[in-house]
Amino acid sequence: MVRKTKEDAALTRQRIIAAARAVFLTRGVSHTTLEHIAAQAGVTRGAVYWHFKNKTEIFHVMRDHVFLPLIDRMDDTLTLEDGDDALTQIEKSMCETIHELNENIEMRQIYEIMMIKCEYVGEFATVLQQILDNCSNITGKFELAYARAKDQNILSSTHTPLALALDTHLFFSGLLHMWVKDADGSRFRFQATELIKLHINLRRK
Amino acid sequence: MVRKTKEDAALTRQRIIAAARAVFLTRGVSHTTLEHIAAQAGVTRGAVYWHFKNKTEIFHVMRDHVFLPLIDRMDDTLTLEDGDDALTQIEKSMCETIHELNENIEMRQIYEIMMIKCEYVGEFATVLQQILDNCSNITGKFELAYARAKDQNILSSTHTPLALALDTHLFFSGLLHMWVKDADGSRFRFQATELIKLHINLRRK
DNA sequence: TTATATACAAACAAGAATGTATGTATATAG
DNA sequence: CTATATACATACATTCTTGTTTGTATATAA
Repeated sequence: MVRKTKEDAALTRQRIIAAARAVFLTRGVSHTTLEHIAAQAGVTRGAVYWHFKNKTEIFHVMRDHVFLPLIDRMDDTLTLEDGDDALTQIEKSMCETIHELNENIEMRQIYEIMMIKCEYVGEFATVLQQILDNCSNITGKFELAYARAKDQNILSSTHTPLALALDTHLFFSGLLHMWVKDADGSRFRFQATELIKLHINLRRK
Repeated sequence: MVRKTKEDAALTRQRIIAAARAVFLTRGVSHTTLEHIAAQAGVTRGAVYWHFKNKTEIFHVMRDHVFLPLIDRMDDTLTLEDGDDALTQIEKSMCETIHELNENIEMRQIYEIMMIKCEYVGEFATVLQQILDNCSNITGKFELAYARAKDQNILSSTHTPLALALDTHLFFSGLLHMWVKDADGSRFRFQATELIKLHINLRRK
């Protein structure tokens, strides 16, 4: 039996991506073979090569599928006009990401793959640039939010919004890295939200 | 000509390690072949296999050679009894690490390899545990320093030393990651020291 | 209904990479 | 001075991995 229907094919494609995620996680991207992925997906390499050019393409599709929406959501939380004050918005944007990592296995695994199961070399060097660009974007949003906080007169410190934004961004980067590395959850995961609130409280008047 | 003197052999060994570092940096650990390393060192795989069991061993030796001393030095700065107040000690310990990264090419490259050119899978999973342990250690030292700062009455916030220590550690982790990723230096490297001072000033009364 | 493009499986060819085994010239110990 | 261990280079066998090619049953378009 071959030549499935279009829906079947789309499903196969999805299963290959999911299989890749599982194998990347346990073996690392570099040591993952297309044969590994195919076997995990219950197909042969023929199917994999039909749907994707190579391993790199699978990686990028897998990443974009989950990552791009996340960035958008963080943006939204930071810029949306609801009742919260600016500091609360910053706090929420970070807490939401952590919450997402806790609830969404797919996202958690992709984060883990990207942080400690992938080597940013050759074709993957561009991904690094994307990460840096995204960081600049987030920092920019933080800065705007801190500027609003300053206007709202809820800041305890006299530092510039940019300075505060950079510090917050570095804190959050560190938190995400540690969150991922702390697989058993005993060090950071269980108190991630509290650490965020603490970080924000440090700046609240 | 074979069978060099003992000094020659030790030199060969060192050159293999240096070669591995260079190749790891450009190709990533996984995609690095012992042939690559040997060629870069100007020897054959025979020499490599004589000095080391395999690629993993080279990696560990390379890492320990530079990494363990760094950890000790950071410890020292944080616990040493000189004239500085506790907050200045924390600041200095971080600035010194950054300074070391700026000046010491070897260390900078190894940091880069460990952060974005290595997959923590299989045999390398233990390294991840070591990193976590080291983080706990650093956080502990920060906590003690913040406790001293509290005694010295130079803290602006009323948070616990542990909370402050965790926040600082996450900040520093994020900074190191960004420092490494920011290869052209336009985003973080040029202002790393200022970011550290800013972070500390946030807590100084 | 038939022709064709689709969605794979299976087979093939070629190159890497690893580990080991063997060879060998020479420091060095005795 | 000689025997041996050392410090490699070279050769070999084996296993992976990749990319491509070929085969084929069947949706689907016409």
